[in-house]
Amino acid sequence: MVVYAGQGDPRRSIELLWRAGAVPERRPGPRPALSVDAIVDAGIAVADEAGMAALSMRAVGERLGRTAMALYTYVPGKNELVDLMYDRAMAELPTSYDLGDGWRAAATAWANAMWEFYGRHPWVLQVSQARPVLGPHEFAVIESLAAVVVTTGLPARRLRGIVGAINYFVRGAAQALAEARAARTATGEGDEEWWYARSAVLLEVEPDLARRFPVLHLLEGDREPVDPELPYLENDAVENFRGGLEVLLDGVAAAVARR
Amino acid sequence: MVVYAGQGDPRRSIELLWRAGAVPERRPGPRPALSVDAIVDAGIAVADEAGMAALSMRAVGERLGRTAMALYTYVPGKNELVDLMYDRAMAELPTSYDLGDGWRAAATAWANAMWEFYGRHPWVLQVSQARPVLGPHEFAVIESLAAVVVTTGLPARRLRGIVGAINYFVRGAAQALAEARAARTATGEGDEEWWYARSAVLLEVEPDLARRFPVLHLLEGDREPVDPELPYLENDAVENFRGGLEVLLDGVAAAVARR
DNA sequence: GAGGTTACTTTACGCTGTAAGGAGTTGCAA
DNA sequence: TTGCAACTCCTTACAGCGTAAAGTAACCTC
Repeated sequence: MVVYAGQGDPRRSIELLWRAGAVPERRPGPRPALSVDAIVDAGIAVADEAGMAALSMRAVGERLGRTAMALYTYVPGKNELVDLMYDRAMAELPTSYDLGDGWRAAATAWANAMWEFYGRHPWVLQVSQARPVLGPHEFAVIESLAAVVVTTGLPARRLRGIVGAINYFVRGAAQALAEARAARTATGEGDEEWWYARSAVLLEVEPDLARRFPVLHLLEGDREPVDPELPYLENDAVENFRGGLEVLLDGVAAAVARR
Repeated sequence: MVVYAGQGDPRRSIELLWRAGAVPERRPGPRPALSVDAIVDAGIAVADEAGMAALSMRAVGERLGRTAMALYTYVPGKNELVDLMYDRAMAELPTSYDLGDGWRAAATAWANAMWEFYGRHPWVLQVSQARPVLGPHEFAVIESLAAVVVTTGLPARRLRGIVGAINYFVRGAAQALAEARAARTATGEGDEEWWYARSAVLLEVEPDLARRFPVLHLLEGDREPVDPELPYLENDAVENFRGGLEVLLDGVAAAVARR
């Protein structure tokens, strides 16, 4: 299940996203016991602990000792809540990176920070990216990357492509890691058993796998664990992340050298 | 909403994925009027026409003149149906690319084919990628890319990163396009009005936007429409796709040159 | 023809997001 | 001080979801 965000009334959504923590002026009626912030925090807590599939208005309400409907006083609906959770989670990311060792080191630091962030909040990867970037922290995250790559001196057109490529790549690679971890915890089996079970069935159903997909078979070879502590699939994900990032940044370096 | 696939009984799922179109042996009981293939086709039709959110077992059943429960005779559940739809849709992609003009041209052709594919079936982008690759056509798609980049002669470790990076990037860029199109059709407004409405609210709520995010503001400049026929946001997505792909392939070229 | 197997239907359950309306609390104006 | 409007939060309700369970009718094999 992917949660499609950014659908509601845009004015209301944007105001909520950018006015977070604004002073609530005293108004008639009972004193509000909750707040948008508290609800967003509870939502993040639910998603962190039980995953995006477990995030329901009832679950969030229950965590706050309220009913689901109580949330609607603060938040227009679930889509908007997810938007707010998404943006708020990104608040924990750095807003700038040290450029002392050059753009490449800084870009790598950005990618690593994102990688670890997605590892802490894998539910973020289930918020559909097919939507506009709108929250302040989301802006800040992209700005922090843009501020790094702009020091290459490349023209704006190139830079937009580069920012997009790095962003998409890190997100995609992080999804592979999330899957590897989900496989481990969901099935209860150890990581390797799970993998072998899958591939065993695959080989049973299609014994000619290696012949049908020779290049993929070839690429399976030559593996060395990046970190022997990590289970097999996760090691894979880390290796692909690091390797892919190197290639990507090589491309940026090539563009810089050509300038 | 993102549909999380690949959760059910792995044996059953894999058999369905790889045994598609197998001869159904005659057995007691009424002659089956449906088939897995027919159900998957109906599912794809529903998703193509009305989007992933409209894909329900009842909707698919109705399209076939059956109830929702009739589908469960053929398919274990909705997750598995989505898996099958995902893999079947990919059957329409080429399984190999002409290497006559070198790996770079072929890799670009692969990316373009994927780009157009995602444009035809945007619901595919809502199938969570955080899951194992398992279907034959999904395999074939990755194999076709791997077969291209393997001709660079780079070692397997590098190649895995490259295949991942290209794949993630194209998918991410395609999501931006899907969002741009969804914005246009969902709101009913023309594309530009929609965009201006959003950014107007944004500027109203945060007038200092340009000062808070100076680099992003800077990057907004220097735009030339790739195709003046296309609406603003979609032009943007195309430009970022092409530009990002160039950078990525530059990185591959750099690795090749260094070899 | 009997019996077992299968395709498909109906019904039902628990879950979801959220609309509608009501109860009770509070600030402000008369 | 009283009334009213605004407000928070609750209960109830509804339509939709995936799918479990049980029933009916069609068909093959013996």
